[in-house]
Amino acid sequence: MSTQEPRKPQATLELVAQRAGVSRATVSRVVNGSDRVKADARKAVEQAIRELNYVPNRAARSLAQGRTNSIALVVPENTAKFFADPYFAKVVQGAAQYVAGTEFMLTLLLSTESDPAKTTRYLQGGNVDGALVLSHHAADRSYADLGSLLPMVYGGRTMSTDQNEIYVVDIDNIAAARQATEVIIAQGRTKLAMIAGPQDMGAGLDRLTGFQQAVRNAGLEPAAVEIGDFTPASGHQIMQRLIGNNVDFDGLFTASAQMGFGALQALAEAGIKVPEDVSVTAVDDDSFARSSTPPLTTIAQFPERQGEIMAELLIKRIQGEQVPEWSIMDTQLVLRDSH
Amino acid sequence: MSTQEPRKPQATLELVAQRAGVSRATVSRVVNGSDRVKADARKAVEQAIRELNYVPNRAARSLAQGRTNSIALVVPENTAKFFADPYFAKVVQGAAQYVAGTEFMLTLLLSTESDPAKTTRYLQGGNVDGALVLSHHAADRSYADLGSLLPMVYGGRTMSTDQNEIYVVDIDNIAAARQATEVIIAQGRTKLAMIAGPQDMGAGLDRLTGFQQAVRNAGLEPAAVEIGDFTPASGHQIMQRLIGNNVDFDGLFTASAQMGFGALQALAEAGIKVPEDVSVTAVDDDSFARSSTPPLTTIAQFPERQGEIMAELLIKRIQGEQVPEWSIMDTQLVLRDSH
DNA sequence: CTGAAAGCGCTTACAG
DNA sequence: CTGAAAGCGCTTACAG
Repeated sequence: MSTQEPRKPQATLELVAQRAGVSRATVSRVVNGSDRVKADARKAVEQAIRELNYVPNRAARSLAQGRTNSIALVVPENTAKFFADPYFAKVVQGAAQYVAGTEFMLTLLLSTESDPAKTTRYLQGGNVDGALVLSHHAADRSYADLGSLLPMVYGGRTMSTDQNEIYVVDIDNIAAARQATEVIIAQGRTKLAMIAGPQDMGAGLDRLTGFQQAVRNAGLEPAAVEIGDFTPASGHQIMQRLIGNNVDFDGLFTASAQMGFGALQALAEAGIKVPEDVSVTAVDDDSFARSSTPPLTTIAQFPERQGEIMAELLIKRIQGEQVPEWSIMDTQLVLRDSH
Repeated sequence: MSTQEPRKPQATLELVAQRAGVSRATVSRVVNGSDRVKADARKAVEQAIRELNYVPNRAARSLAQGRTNSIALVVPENTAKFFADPYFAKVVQGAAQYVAGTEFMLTLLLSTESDPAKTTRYLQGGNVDGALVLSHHAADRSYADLGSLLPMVYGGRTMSTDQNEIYVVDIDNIAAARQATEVIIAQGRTKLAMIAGPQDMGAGLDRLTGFQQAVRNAGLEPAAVEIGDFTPASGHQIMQRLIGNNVDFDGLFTASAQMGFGALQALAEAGIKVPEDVSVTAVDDDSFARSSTPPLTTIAQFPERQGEIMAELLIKRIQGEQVPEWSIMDTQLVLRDSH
């Protein structure tokens, strides 16, 4: 046990003003980079700030200015899932990097399922000037009404029926899925199965739609469609089930590389050869795509860039600029060994 | 392009007071759960809050109370490293879980190398009531003086020469390394190499010390000691170098499972059998330890629990409670196939 | 149990 | 270029 040392009081504007022999208004002007301050007053203030190690109190500043200079990145997933999915890491990285070059701070909010209302209150309580929302599930109504109170930008199309304008940065998931499926069809395969993503998310729905379009365009019917949750475990399990049920297929499209990774493992365990027996493609060009056996042919999206754009759009909106509601990013077909 | 819709103004205490027909003081009391409010006044206020969807402004509250009800978790690593290391994920998870059960919010701060001063200013600017600091490098002096301004709790011993009281949650790294090394020695191995961690961190230094102690206690001398950075890549590279230099060893202790994972790959590539030719152990019982070939015998620390304890101690300190400066957590030897 | 009033530490027209 | 003063939205003794 130790004794509680007294907390050193933080220097205030007032103290700086006294030491510099000017008014608080002048100190405030120096701190905020106004040019309407004479050189010697500025010098005195700057020295006083240094001597007192003064840092402006954010709460006071926020209250006076009506802005906080910080934005939130909300991930409505639990912590375990957040860390397991390389997609999140990349988006955070991109956003963090962009924000680092601005006057804003990025606050990462993992809204645990335990109390989503806490996050909503935080957002509504004037802690941030705007919010980035990732991985939005339709059932999650938490943010539906926030759009009218706070600028927001979504990563991935929301399924919200919200009346407000919704700003989204996304890829064309339908086209991406169509393209990945066509790679399989081009191999001459005719019995195509899909392991789809959650159907309460735009990305989950749209990738299924794209698969169906490609299959039908080729005059075929899907051999099987199963719904997973984007994780390797779900891909593995679903593939085991398909094999166990003797489903007949020679092509497989998975809505995420993570699920593809799991499915590939299950195929290998069953002695089914890829791509000889089954041609496989997926969406996401992440570490799972690269480290699977064989490496996956995928549609690359660029989540780091997505995070960057999201942050850029949000900050522009906060500053009153007009930005497009929809930003659709390009994707890229990456040919590896699984197709 | 879209038109900028007008932002709906957030309801204020004042508005709630008017609608409920009471003073602002009474509204404040209801919001803060004071019991000195008559039932009917309370009812009226609660209804007004509901109707106006009122959420207290945090900045104003912070300013008035002198506290923010939020704490920061600072990780002085870049985003890529943060996401690559399962240790961080677990600590965050533990801390987030503990904080979720309190009135506090957890803010995750990835202090990019780009501008560490920004983080310091944030911490000093009254944004949070306290800070958790992870993975502290000796060279990083950013937080040295913050301890007198803000309650802080470190994850892992700091090498700071700071005069303030320092609160740390850690394992006994020396004992852990000694124990892991003794497992190898018990196999009758006499030529022990170590891949150590960064020597500017407590965990890096102490695990090397423990290794040396165990080796000397057995009347031996280390066969080789190389310094890595805890990542799989560094373990892989160092092991390639040892093999390339024909270093003669029959035992290997790595300061992290990640480095052990990489070293095991390099050993396999060189056709060296584990544990037949080389007996290997490591610290950290994470996904790398479990998925390496063969699975690693390790000393498990419990980072999730560490995060929990860190958060608990910090919040207690904020609330003025006395807590011990040092919290040393137990570890556990996990026997797998590599020793 | 309740309200009037001061105060938290800033910013920002306004006047000079 | 500079300062006095009002105001941001809360909380909290103080008085009743």
